[in-house]
Amino acid sequence: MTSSDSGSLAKRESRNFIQQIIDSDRVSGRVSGEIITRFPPEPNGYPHIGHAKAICLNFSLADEYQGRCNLRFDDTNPETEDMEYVRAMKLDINWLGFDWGVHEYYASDYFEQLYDLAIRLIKTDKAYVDSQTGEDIRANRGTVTEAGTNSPFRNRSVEENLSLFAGMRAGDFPNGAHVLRAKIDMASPNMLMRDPVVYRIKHASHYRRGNEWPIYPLYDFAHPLSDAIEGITHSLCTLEFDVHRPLYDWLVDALFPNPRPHQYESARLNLDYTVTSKRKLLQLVKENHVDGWDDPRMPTISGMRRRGYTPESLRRFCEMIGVAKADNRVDMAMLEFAVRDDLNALAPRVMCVIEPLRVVLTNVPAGSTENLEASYWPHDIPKEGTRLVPLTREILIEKSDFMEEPSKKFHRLSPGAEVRLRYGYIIRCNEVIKNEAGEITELHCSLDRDTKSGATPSRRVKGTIHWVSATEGVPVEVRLYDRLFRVANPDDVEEGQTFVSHLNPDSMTVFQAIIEPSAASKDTQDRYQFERQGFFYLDSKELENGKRVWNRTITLRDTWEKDNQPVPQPVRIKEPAPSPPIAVRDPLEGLDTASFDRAKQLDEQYGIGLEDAALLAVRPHIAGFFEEASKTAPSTAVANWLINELRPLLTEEGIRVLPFSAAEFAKLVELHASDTLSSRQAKEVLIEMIATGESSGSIVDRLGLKQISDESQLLSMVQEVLEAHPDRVEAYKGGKIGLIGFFMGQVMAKSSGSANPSTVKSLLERELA
RNA sequence: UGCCCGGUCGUCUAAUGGCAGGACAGCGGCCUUUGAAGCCGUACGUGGAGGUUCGAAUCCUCCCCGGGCAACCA
Repeated sequence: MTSSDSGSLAKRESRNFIQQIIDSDRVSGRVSGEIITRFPPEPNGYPHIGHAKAICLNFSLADEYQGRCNLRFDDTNPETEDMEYVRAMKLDINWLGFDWGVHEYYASDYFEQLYDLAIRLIKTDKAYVDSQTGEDIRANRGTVTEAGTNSPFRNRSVEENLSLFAGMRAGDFPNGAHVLRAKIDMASPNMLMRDPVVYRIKHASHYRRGNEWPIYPLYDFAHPLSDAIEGITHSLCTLEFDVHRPLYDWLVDALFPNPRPHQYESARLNLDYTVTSKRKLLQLVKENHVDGWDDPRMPTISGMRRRGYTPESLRRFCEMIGVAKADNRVDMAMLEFAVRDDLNALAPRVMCVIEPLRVVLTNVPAGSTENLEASYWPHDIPKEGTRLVPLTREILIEKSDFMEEPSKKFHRLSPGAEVRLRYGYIIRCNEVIKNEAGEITELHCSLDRDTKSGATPSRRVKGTIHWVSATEGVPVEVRLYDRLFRVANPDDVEEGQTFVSHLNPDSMTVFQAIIEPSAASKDTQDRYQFERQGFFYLDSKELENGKRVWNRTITLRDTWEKDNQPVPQPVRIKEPAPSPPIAVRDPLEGLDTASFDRAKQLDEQYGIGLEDAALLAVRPHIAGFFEEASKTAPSTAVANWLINELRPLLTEEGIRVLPFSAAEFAKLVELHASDTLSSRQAKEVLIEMIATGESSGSIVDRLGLKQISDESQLLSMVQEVLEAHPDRVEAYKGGKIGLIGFFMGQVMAKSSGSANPSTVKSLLERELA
């Protein structure tokens, strides 16, 4: 699918964090079978560029690992969903070039299974029927800073819950009478875990299940369990769902512990000058700011298709922007590049004059027509094909290609100046004709017969312009599009305004243009480059009415225009790094009295500094561990190793129950302090000690670790490395001193990490001097 | 203000203790019968302050900044 040229593998392919997770899952054996992803839209709106990113991500990943990607409609809310959106979604995914095969699923098909799972939850006392009102539930949930309070119904018996839930399912109760809640923890710092509602009563007709179900599961219940039912291995979603992950895991642990899906979150796409919230897109459609979901200015997939973007360009764009966890706002230029790049090799060239100016070629006889052969493709595109372009006495050129008083770098027509007609001859402007109002109405030019296109160039002119015969050209409507919003981030609004106030009133302009005859008939291409104007695509909607209207997909890159009317680029000021008043912080600030005293004592007794002392003091057993180890090893080194090396290797649990004795730890520190082990080796040993509980001495023996400090031995390694990389030595001597790290790395690798780095470094510096 | 997640060229994204790399945008040049495309070159970055280390974007501490979370939506 996506072209991955195997030849470039040498250049170390970069992997995004999801790929890295999958890679390591396969190595570790967490996933032994197929990689199964899923794309899970709710059918309540038209898919947009943000969906395209998720579609490409999920399907490409499945492709890459030869697994599969399910299409699942998360249709658990009957009020907003519709078959129309299901159809749109499927169409757009296919159009993008992806295929889910037989794996088309609906959460609404799982209603029976999900209901049974809810019953299992009730039976294990992990869910209960709550009969509080919605307002009470909300009020009792607490706030972000205060814990919630338990529902008075939280302790209903399993039997009562079962019978109430059965009643809910049977339709015995009105909307809102009861809900089913997971019994988790009303005091959880994560609001989602405060007994989330998992089923609600909703007497509503579902677009697929009709009135079969009076109760519907909520996303937080349906989603993880649907993933589990389908055997999804990697469930990808956007960042805002990260707080849902504990709940996801809680439910899966309770009902599908193994094998089980895992959720991973990545940043959603934000694109300059567009909005992608469904609500806002819907508003644009409903308030007629645009011509429907597929208006060519819309960021919907259907809009982009109608505008003339290609599936390849969209996929390429998604590849370019990558996948990561940092919030982002992608520059339009990146999308535009992907589109132009694809279209350049795809669209045959023709000529079309959008704002015409009449030119009379005074030395061409009236009524004569010369058919010029013109290639559809520029010289650097290896495609063939030509058409005939009629040249007549009267032609039309673009208004903007003439300037009565040209600026210095204007390479086009002006009084007395010459320019080449594309595929034709060089002409000279002899006379400018104006009306009473002083407006230019036509130009009189003479044509130089000796300069026909393709002939040996007798002379050259700076400019080449497009043109169309005034008598043979065909009128046609073209629509030019600009960005829908005037500002990069339309969501960034002033008090009392909405994103709508940022709409660009000139986002579409319509022209009656004149196109060369070859592109005017019914049976021509639907996509062209109009030379020097941009790429155009036949509007599919108008075509249904038999009308040929050309949408400008995108302009050509135009360095001339940019030079001459600098469009102010979006100014995005980075936070003006508020130079912080260099506050000398008291490391003991905020400590309780006991820790405070302890920290002071540790610092005074061992001289390790207040900051480290405070770090140790807040955990009494760590402080004790430190003191114990300090008996047999230098206390500063013990503190450093404890804080900077040991702690990050341990889990919260591991820190509470340290995996070895203080004395053993001290031995290790001592091995390093005495130069027996390099720091790298000591870290290696530490990791082994945590993993196996083995003593440092036995690990050192087993792995045969010993630091090499012998100069002559190290010198020969250094020399070998330098000899092996003469180019880098050269570069180093040329000033790229960062390469010292490269050489160090080479020597360290050569010695399997046992070289004494200080010695190596001084040797390297000596040899490279 | 509680919890969670983030912060690398203008933008997007790599580098998982060892050369801060790529792409887009920019700038300069070459080429050109599209002021396109192509080719060559160039500038630009690790939020801040300390610490550990021979060596830190990466590990530790504190600070700063951004985002998310209190629907019976997804």
